[in-house]
Amino acid sequence: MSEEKKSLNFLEQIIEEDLANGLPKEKLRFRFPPEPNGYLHIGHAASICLNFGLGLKYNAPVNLRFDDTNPAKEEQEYVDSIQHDVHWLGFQWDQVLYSSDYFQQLYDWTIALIKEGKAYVDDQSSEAMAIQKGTPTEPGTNSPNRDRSIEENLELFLKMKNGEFDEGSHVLRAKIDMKHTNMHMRDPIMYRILKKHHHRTGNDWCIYPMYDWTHGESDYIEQISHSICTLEFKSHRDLYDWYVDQVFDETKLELRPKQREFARRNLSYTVMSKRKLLQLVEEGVVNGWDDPRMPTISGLRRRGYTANSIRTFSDTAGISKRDNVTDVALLEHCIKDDLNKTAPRVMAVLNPVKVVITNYPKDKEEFLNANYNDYEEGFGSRPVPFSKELYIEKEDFREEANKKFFRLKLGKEVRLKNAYIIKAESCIKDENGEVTEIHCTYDENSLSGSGSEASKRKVKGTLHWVSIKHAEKAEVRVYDRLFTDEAPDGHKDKDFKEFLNPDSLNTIEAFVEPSLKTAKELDRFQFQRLGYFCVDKDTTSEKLVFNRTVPLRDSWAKMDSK
RNA sequence: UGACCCAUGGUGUAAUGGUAGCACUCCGGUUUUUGGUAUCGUCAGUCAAGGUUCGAGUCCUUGUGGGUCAACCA
Repeated sequence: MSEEKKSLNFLEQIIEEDLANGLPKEKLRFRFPPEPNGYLHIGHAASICLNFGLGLKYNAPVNLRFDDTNPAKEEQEYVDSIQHDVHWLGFQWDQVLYSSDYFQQLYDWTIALIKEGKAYVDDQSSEAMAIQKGTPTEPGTNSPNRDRSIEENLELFLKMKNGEFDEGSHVLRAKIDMKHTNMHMRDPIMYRILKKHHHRTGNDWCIYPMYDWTHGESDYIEQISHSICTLEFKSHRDLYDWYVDQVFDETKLELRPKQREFARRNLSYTVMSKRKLLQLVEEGVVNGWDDPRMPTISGLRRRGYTANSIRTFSDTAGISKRDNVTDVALLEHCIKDDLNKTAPRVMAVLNPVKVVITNYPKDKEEFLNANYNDYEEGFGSRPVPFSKELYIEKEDFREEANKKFFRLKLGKEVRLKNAYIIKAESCIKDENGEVTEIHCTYDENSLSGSGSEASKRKVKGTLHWVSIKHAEKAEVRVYDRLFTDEAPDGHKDKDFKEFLNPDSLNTIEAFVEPSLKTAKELDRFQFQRLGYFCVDKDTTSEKLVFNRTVPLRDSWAKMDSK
């Protein structure tokens, strides 16, 4: 077997290099470390696919670790949704862990640090400390509390821990270098007082460790070999390393975790920051985190995206260190490609106009056999009812049209998919000139698949349809892009909401073939000639609701608009 | 007037000093009982200037452009 040689991304290259330099393969371990303060989005999917993908590739464990050091923002609801989303994406973690699992260990290490004179309690206001911190171009100055005695620091920190101080009154700082060119090294805060209930540790603690003090140590405890995060943490790396240095014990555990950074994945025509997504939810611009227009995992799932398509998208888009805006067309391509292979084809009419087949017996009805997929095995078939009165799409009929129009026009023939060839004879219009009824005749020997000479006749154009008498009514939610601009948050002087697309949701009453009556939530279909649709969770036994996942490519619409 | 990171077709990525490739998008042909799919094809790229080298997208220098860093957020 010749295996195609696949090029490695820069992180895989780093791993290969580490392996070549003697890192045993069994030591490889990764983690996905979300803060449970919101819902996961397609950008997180990139990180999930990357970390879990590395786990699969190197047969290494991957932990799901909740970075829960700020009880003010975190909730169990988010923990649950994140676990659900990671699972749904198809990945299996080694362990579910929480940074809060390490609060005691972190505290013990902190005491040791204080005893070494490497940390001190500061009781200045945050404003005073901000001034002393300097700026990126100017060095900072030392805090007047920087040289407190070890005894005093120990005593004050204990009081912090015991709740004897108010929130905001004291912090513990690492004693590093106030003149460091990296702002993060200017005596960063390790602990702050937060008298808040934590979703896991309850009221056990009133001091909480900061991200930097927690993250590298958590990686060290879990023996994560490669701690992969996004680019904005690059400047935290010095601090990450400094903190790991404080506790790293070569004699016990040889593995020293390393942080490496990649560029977050951006998508055109949407926004990705949690803050902005939250704003859309809170202001009612969308209907919740799982609104099918949202770039959240839950939104994409409800929209009809498959886990497979999202994984393919992440793989295809790749990773690097450059800022990027990936064309949403790539995501759409991935779902169309997946659904093309997997979705059964059915018929639904979104904008109906009535067709009467004048030479078809009045009370006759036939159940025609229709394949769920004409070109692939294994999809099976179902009966589709046919009768004298049908619906077709309004835009599939014109009284007159040029020969580029392959659809129904007066005096011309067209095939009804899975049924007969019909010919338009006349039409009835209302007072506005709008066509309300099309009268056709049918060729009774032309039934699809009957094998007759007439059935083999070539007619240009095949239309989908439903029998009026048998059709099910359904609500169809037709989605368009949420924003009209490629990079809605890329304009310095304009708010991203100025670019909201007023037509991002169009709800219509449609008619679908009766076989769809029993469809269940998340069942996915191709509505022939229209697009891919899935059953929404709002569906009840009385009412079917579909979401349009993505339309089919429509080269006629392109041609027609020219 | 700082430190650090980044720069390849319209977009996203590959080429690890040796033929600039792949995918998406766009455009066109063929096939088609979905104007879908499939299939074939076209257009299109190494930020700039120097340097090293037989040879530079890749290494060096200097520019230019973009990004990140001054939360008791992560």
